[in-house]
Amino acid sequence: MNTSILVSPGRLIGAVPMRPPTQGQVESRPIISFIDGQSIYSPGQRAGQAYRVEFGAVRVYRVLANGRRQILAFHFGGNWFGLQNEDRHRSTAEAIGATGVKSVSLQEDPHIWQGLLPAVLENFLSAQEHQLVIGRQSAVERVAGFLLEMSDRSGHSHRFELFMPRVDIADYLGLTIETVSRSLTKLKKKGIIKLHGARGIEIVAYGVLQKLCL
Amino acid sequence: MNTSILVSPGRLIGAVPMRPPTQGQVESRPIISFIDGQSIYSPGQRAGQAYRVEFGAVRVYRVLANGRRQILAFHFGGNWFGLQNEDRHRSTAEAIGATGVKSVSLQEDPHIWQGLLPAVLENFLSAQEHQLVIGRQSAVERVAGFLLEMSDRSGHSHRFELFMPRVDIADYLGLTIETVSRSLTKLKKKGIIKLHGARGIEIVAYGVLQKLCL
DNA sequence: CGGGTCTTTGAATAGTTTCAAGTACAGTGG
DNA sequence: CCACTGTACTTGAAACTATTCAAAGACCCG
Repeated sequence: MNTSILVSPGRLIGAVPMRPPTQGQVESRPIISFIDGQSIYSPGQRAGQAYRVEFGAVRVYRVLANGRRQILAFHFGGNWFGLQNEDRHRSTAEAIGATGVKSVSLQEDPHIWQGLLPAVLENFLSAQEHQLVIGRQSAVERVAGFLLEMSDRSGHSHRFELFMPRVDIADYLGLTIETVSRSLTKLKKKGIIKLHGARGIEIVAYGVLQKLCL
Repeated sequence: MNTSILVSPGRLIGAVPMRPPTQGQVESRPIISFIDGQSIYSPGQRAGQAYRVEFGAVRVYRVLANGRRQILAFHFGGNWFGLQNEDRHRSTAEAIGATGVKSVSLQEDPHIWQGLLPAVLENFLSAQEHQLVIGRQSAVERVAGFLLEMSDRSGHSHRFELFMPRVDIADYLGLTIETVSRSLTKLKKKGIIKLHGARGIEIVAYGVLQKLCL
């Protein structure tokens, strides 16, 4: 039995004990299905559920008063999201493509939090890494890093399909769709990547891409 | 007895149970003192301690290969930091001015994590809020928001002293010191704030400042 | 094969950074 | 008490990067 399903493959668990099995309480749950763009939760809605992606993908974002959107995170199979300490959501979670999630109630069984701690810490770490990206990297560096991230999360494949449209990438990286497109074109012209249609990405020079995003 | 010391004043605790008192285990600890600029932990160092600021302030940051720095968070009295799931630190934590912290070991007593969960969730929420700031706000908006944040954390005072130099503000907001300076000048010329020396800030038009950062 | 959406490309603009001085401030020693 | 010195901060001008606005091109689905 694999008790480390709570964390992404390849990530070490250091100080955090993995004792209490959230496992059983989650696996027995039904999968809730969502269609592309359907919202899983919205701002103002009561929180109190934690969600795990079973298939498909999820974007979590917030929108400023003037309409500018920032995608805080993408979540894929196995990732937990929706974990928070306030009683109402501030962000929106939406399905990207056909998506299935399982959820557990946090109120019913407060014990569940223990098993979710590694997931919270992982979300936290991702948020910090992303601060570095959007705070201190250029457009090409951000896009390069994004492709590597997507490659990793597609099982370290050199050839993969992006789940999301350009506008999602832009709002995740703090750029515009035009800048994302231009950055991809630059990487393509340098022979570092190849584009197969709008969503298909092939990483030709993995090492160069890694050097690019520092 | 106040069991909500783990969270900043004014923040609601929703779904998270506050049961296990990390409290007693922390209060009995000695205060460790640091001088200005002294590092509390550095990248590569073994993690396994959680820290709480007793007095002074702490900056947590990461540096990219090319030397660009991003301050991930500032921590003031009562704030917890250093919480993570990996066994080695990736970031640096440094004292800003004379600073005292208490620390608890996470390995010795894994139970401690339960009491720290609200702190982790709060750090996570702050990181998300900050993504929005550096991803989607202009320079003046960022600085305006920063001043409000510092005002809040100084007990909602309209007149307060900044703990940190411009370079820290810049690296926190993903800007340069010149842009921070120019933004402050703009706010000053509009009569929204007054500057008293380099560190003293007086918010004249609180409402206007709030509208500015959306 | 057609229609609508998503993506790319181009040109002009706006905002931030970079480089370079100049100014204010705190601490030190005369 | 005041000049001196180093650091921190502000200001200006030029360069650069990303955005905005506009249009053309590619792709997907029925």
